[in-house]
Amino acid sequence: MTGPAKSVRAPRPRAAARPPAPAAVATAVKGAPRNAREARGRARREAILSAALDEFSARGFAAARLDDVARRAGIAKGTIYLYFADKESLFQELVRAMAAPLIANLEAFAGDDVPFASALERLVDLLLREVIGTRRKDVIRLIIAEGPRFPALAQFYHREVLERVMVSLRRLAQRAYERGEIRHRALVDFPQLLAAPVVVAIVWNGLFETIAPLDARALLQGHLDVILDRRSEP
Amino acid sequence: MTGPAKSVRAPRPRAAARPPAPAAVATAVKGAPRNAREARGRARREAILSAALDEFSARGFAAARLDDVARRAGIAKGTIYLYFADKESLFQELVRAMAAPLIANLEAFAGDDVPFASALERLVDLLLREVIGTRRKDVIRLIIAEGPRFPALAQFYHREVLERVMVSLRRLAQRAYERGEIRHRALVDFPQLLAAPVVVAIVWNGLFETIAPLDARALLQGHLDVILDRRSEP
Amino acid sequence: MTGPAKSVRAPRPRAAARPPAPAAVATAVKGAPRNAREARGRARREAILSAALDEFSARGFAAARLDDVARRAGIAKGTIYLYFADKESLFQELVRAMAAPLIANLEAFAGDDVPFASALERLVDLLLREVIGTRRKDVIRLIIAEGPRFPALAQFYHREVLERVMVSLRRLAQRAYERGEIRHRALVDFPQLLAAPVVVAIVWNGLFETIAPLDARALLQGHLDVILDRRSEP
Amino acid sequence: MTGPAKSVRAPRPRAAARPPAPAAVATAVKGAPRNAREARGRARREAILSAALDEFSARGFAAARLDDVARRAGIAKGTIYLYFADKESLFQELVRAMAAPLIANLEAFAGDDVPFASALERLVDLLLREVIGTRRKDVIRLIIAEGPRFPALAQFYHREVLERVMVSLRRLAQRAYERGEIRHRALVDFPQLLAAPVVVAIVWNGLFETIAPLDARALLQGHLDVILDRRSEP
DNA sequence: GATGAATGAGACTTCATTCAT
DNA sequence: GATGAATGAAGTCTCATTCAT
Repeated sequence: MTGPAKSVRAPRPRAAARPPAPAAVATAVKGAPRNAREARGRARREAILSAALDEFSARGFAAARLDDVARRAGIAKGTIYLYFADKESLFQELVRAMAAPLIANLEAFAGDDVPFASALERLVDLLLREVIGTRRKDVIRLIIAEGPRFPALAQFYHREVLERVMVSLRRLAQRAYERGEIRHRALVDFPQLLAAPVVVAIVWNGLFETIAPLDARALLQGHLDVILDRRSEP
Repeated sequence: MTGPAKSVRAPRPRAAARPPAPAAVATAVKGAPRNAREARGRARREAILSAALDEFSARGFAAARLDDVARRAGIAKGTIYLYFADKESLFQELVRAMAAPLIANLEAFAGDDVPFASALERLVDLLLREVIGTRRKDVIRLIIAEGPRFPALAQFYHREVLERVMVSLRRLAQRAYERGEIRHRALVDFPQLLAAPVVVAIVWNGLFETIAPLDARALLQGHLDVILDRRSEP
Repeated sequence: MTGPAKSVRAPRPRAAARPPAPAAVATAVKGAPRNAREARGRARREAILSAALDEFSARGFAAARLDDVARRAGIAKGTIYLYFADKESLFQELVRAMAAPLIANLEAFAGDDVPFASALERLVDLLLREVIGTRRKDVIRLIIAEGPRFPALAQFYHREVLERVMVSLRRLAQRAYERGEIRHRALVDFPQLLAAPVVVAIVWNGLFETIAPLDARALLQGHLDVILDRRSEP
Repeated sequence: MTGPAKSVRAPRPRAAARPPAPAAVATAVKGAPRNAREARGRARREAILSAALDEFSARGFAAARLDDVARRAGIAKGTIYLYFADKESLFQELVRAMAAPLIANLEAFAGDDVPFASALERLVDLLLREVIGTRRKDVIRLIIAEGPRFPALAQFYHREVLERVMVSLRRLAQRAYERGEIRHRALVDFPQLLAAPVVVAIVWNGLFETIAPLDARALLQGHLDVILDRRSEP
């Protein structure tokens, strides 16, 4: 009499439950009450996304239960459907929402004209602070784990995040090569080599954190030693 | 993800993956017939594992259906349970079975006394041929994706595979450092840095193979350029 | 007998039969709506228990299908699981629920100071009216049939029902013996002898009602003749 | 490609897997080898029935597994089908086989002309020795528990066993009444009253043997005290 | 005759999704 | 808007029965 469950395996496009962003501008129109309602709505949405990240990270997409997401967010199960069209939308919007603030800052770090070593040091800092040290690493884990089942999401992530990151890294490497700071073009052709240890750190600790944790900072510093061919103290 | 009911029965031991190996000697006694049955059993088991790898890779553990595994293996649903206790066991034994032949060869490659560059070249060849070019890469993807939900499996993989790989890589790097082939200890402290691009290649192509494939061979060669600080042609 | 699969999830507490009773007081606060929902819930629960009694009686625990229980209760299969953790819980709670109202009245009948014959006549009436004439006899049949597979249930029934019945019957017999209404202590030592024909009536009619029905009332009256050593009309 | 499972709930008549009894006469025809083969067959059949009684008693008809029956009988699962048409036939033949030797002796005990008290004492002895003290009590338990689902079996048991027992008990009671050994006709009208404590003992110990065992001998002796209105020692 | 691997219908349980309140 | 009871499709696992060896 009500309705059956949509299967995990036949993803169908759904109407986004809600316009991508309620636009802060509109809030001024009807003043406080409207504002309050919207603020409440945004907070709920955040709460759901946050809870969803926890649950999806802990169990994976298929095994995560919206019941648990709701409980963790402190709302009723049905409420999720006021904010997201379905489980899959929730997942995809989660990834997009976490990526959004990152995208804004992406092109920045390769812009200025500092020595390669300094740029890399700052990059490592940034990655440790903004990715590995935050829930963003969990999003990356999720994308790695679930991406193959969500081609649209993978494509989005590639286009909106990785492609831009690659462009910036490539520009960085290009300048370093031109200046003679590095002697090979490998990092220009494959900026992924610059980021590889970050992936390793995230994947490794996702699997082995409890049995053999990997010190991400030390790993990344070691990586810089290799790239910059720094001599170790004897 | 779902599963059958709590039974009234007293729990009894399950089809524990089958006795390790009925000893080739005994088979000679009664000859072919016994052998044939055993061979058939082994073949079935292989077929199930192969089908399972396909399905688990395509959908992930939770979303894969044993029905599909059976169909792909050309057997009936129930037959799976003659060879594996349940879905989880099938998954874990799949990973273990794929890891087994690898484990034997692991310590070999770091043994002899060749120049670092040659050793790395051979290592790259080995990885391309034996991992990235085979279904083993799919197993690694599976471990990365599902490992967090299967701590026992992650632990197994760490202990039986990665730990040994790390030891070998570390020995390699250690010798290279002592001979002055590299100037830094980073690769000794973090052999993961040597393997990082392999992880990246597997993860990247798992996600983006159709939209932006990454040439694993070129990537690994570039990585050697970086590590060995080779000069690029101008 | 069958049942779902061992899940990846961490096991979580189940729908533990529902909080004992939300306290009638609290319902007054928010009035009708809350009351209505609760009433509906209670009614559903009753309907499920009633349907379950029918199905378990007709087929036995193992062969009864929850599908049929649901259909008979006029609900969907899944709804059962909102009220009971699983098939076994449903069965056990069914027995407990049917026993509960009886337990309250159990100690009463042996309390007052009437002649043994009158007490027995009243007891016979009570048993015919409240047990043999109701579905309670079906519950007793179920316990006899399935009890050996549900030790916890058997224990519960012994402790909460039979033990109390036995105590009351023994007190009755004890008084009768002291007053000289009976000449032997057998009924004091084995109050089961007083109740034996009830068991026989239930078991007999459970098996042979259609081919050789046993008149329970006449049987019990005959039993009184024996116990009280009444002379038959010639 | 092979065959599905027959449901518990749509019992259909099957060809008896084998003529009721292999007739000892025929064995003489071909001499020893034939004899040996037949003996072996009979032994197998016995072993299966014995194992089946154990399993059916322990789990009930529906939950018992032929796999376990086979294992317990020391044979392969398929072998059961050489001796019995299906699970249901096995169950029914089990009950019939256990009843058979009893049936032969049933009319005997009421035949001779002894005092009622002596006849009852002998009857009690017989029941303790031949029923309660043997696996026959388990068969009775099985009939009580499963009979409602096997009308043909219930009918058989009523006709072949209980009806005859009732006739004999009634004759006994009739004579006792005529001789003035008892003053009431209740036992003539309801011979079940004579047997009631046996049923109680079997049912009670089936349920509560571990938590509150009932001394069957003492119970039956007490019953005689009641029936014969014997005075207890003060 | 005996075996036991294989089959596949069937039953329990889960959970995404809906909708009356 | 929010709730959470209800739905029912879907998936795992079991086991009676068959049949090639």
